[in-house]
Amino acid sequence: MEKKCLSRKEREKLRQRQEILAVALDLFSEKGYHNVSMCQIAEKAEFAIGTLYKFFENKEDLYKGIVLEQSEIFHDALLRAIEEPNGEIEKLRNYVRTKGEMVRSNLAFIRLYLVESRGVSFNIKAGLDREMRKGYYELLGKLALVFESGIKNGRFKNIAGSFSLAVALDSTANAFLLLWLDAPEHHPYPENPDAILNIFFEGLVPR
Amino acid sequence: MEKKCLSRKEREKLRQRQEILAVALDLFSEKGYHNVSMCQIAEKAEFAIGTLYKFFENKEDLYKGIVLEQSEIFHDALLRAIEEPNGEIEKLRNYVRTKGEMVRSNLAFIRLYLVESRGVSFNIKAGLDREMRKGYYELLGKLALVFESGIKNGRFKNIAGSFSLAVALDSTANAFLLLWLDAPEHHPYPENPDAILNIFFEGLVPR
Amino acid sequence: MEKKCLSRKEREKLRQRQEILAVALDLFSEKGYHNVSMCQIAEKAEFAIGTLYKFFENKEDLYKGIVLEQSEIFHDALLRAIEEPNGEIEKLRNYVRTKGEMVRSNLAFIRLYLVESRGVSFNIKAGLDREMRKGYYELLGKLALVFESGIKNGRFKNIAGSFSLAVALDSTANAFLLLWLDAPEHHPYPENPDAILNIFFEGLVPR
Amino acid sequence: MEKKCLSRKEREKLRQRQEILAVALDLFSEKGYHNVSMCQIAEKAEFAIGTLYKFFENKEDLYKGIVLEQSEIFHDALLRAIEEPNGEIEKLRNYVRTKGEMVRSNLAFIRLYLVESRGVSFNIKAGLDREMRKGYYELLGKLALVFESGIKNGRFKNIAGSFSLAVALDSTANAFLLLWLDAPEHHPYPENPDAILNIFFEGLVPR
DNA sequence: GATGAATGAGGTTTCATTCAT
DNA sequence: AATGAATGAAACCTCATTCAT
Repeated sequence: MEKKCLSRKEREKLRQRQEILAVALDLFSEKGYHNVSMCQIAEKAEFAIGTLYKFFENKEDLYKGIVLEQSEIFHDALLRAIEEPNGEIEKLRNYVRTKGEMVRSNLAFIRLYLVESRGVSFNIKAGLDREMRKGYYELLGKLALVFESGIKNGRFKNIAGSFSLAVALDSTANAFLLLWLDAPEHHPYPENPDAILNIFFEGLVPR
Repeated sequence: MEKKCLSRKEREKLRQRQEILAVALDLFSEKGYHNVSMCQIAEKAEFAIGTLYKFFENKEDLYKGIVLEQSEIFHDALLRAIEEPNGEIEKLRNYVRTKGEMVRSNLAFIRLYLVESRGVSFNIKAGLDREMRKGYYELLGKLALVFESGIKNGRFKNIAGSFSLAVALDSTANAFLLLWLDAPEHHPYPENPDAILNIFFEGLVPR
Repeated sequence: MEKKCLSRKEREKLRQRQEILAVALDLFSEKGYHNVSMCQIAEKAEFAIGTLYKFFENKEDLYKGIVLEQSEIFHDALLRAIEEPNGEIEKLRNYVRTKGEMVRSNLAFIRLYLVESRGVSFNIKAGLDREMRKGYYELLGKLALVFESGIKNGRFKNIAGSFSLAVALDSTANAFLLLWLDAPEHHPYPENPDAILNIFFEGLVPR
Repeated sequence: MEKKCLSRKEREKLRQRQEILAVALDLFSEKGYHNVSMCQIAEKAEFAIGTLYKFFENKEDLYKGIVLEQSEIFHDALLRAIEEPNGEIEKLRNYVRTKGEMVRSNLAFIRLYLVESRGVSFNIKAGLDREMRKGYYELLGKLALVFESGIKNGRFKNIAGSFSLAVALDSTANAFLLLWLDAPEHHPYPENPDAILNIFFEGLVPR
């Protein structure tokens, strides 16, 4: 009779789990893994400390819970962004636009993502990195396919390997997002994705 | 009377400071800020723990010491890279090449740099970020000037703001470096900077 | 109207109480008081944790429940062992034999018994010790009576106080049981009680 | 120039270690391993909690430190007791007497010893038991040799295996000590070891 | 000046017990 | 009556920092 056929209790538990994850995401994102204590999370989530340990085996487990859940959401949104539209250019446009939207609507997570999606986290004893980056490479792969198909059907020139193009586009979008994160009023993330895409579409060097 | 006119004692102290910084860089880079204790640093540097506190007020100060010193070196090298050659294209080429060299010759630091140069560090209670990023923005500014002058003198097309171009180039170079760091044999950083530059020089969309 | 006249509910409750005690005995004996949690007991007994607290005020109470119940069984068996047969020697023989049987058939409890029957338990905040040891001293007293009667009717020589003789016999039997517990194949508990009794019956020093 | 050629510092450290061990022995003996916190030990020893961890890796290590050190003292004293005198009977007499003295002069430890020398400790994750019991079995072995030599030269009758005799004597002495521990005024440990030895020397059964 | 022993606040985690359902 | 989710006190242990030598 319910949407997901979960008992009231199960739904309640899930809600609590989400509540903890949300609070922890906020705190981790603001202060970093090592500067947030389980006590602080418990307090802010208005649970007893012991209750946290009913949901997550330990602090690391809680952290992984956040990062994996959120990055899945993040990656999925981007994957859909390049699947839905027809036309390679429109796919890329959608990718850049969606990335901006995701970041803007999920500021807290994006900071963790940037730490974890690169090889620069020492917070967690490995394993997380691998799992998370696997998803990231998959995404890059899919993005590369867009370039590849664009090259094949003549819409794009073959100026570099498709994977390199994917890396260049993604990292450039990230860089603009970082600028925006740093000083939103000074470096607005372009509403119009073309501002970024044009850098790649038009050649710098005149011919 | 200035640069080299330090008493023997002063020179000795400076040498010791460098020794500590070097050891700490190694450890921080390998394990991360929170997983390295002052004791470990003291031990590996063969100083007494108290001695560390003669050179640095506290652990955070030591960390900042490393990051600021190293990022200055890093930025200076890149600044020189775009000052020395004549011709905008050669400057960009030199920038990308130098960045690759710096990373390859200073792997330990680069991991810290990547953490700190972005808004994603929680290791340190702010302040460091600002100081470090100031240098980074200066560098981006100088790089933008190269694009600007290139546009002015007709070598480049005005496809985007010069600062945006600087951001795009730098972040793309970084992204390739990250790939290389992650799996050197699978993603070699291009020996030839043109592999990266071409992405920007040649337009993706044929005309 | 007394012994067996319990309502179905009362009988059911008693059965549940026994079930809990049995499970707890197993766990305590295997891991020790402090390494067993109430949760583990509840889980293994297939009761809710709250139900345990319906039967026993707290963990300590549950532990006492086990020890008192089991040691009563233990003592009763030994008391019967020296009451049933005729003849002092046969009583002693039966005592040693029964002790061995009890231990072998109730390994789980014996470990707890050894802890608690001596002054060496810190598991429980006193009180248990007293109650348990009262039964032990009663047993020793009864055993002493066997020696006393044997001495009176000339079957035994008066080589030591009857209580001392009881202590010596009992502790020696215990010691052999401990050896057997430690390494059953290396130190088998003598099938024939005379192996132990002879030590006392025959004098070491020839005359 | 000093007795043991230890620097002042080393002597000081050793003294502190002993101080901690002594305090911990007292507490463990009174309340048991699990009912004593490192904080309590630190407080009673008048050290900071951190200092304890300079001397002992963890709580278990501290506990083992006590038990192993003390049981060595204990076993050594008993070994000397059966080595020094001439004549098997005198050796046994000395063994029983020394055991009484050791217990009386070291009440705190004896409670731990009784727990640990038997298979009944769950306090510590094994290993301790083994190491400690090894010493105990060695002692029993030496005691057995006394019986053996006594049997060989005709001083003792061959009424049981020498190891069994050792076990019987030792456990009987222990039992009397336990009685005394329990109620010193009611069960005085015999000043004269013969009170115990006679039980074995003279046969119970007249001939 | 250099040392490193001592400190103790603060971290993570467990678990006996309660009480609303 | 039975349940088991929630509690939070208290355990162990680490490590940045100080200060007497």
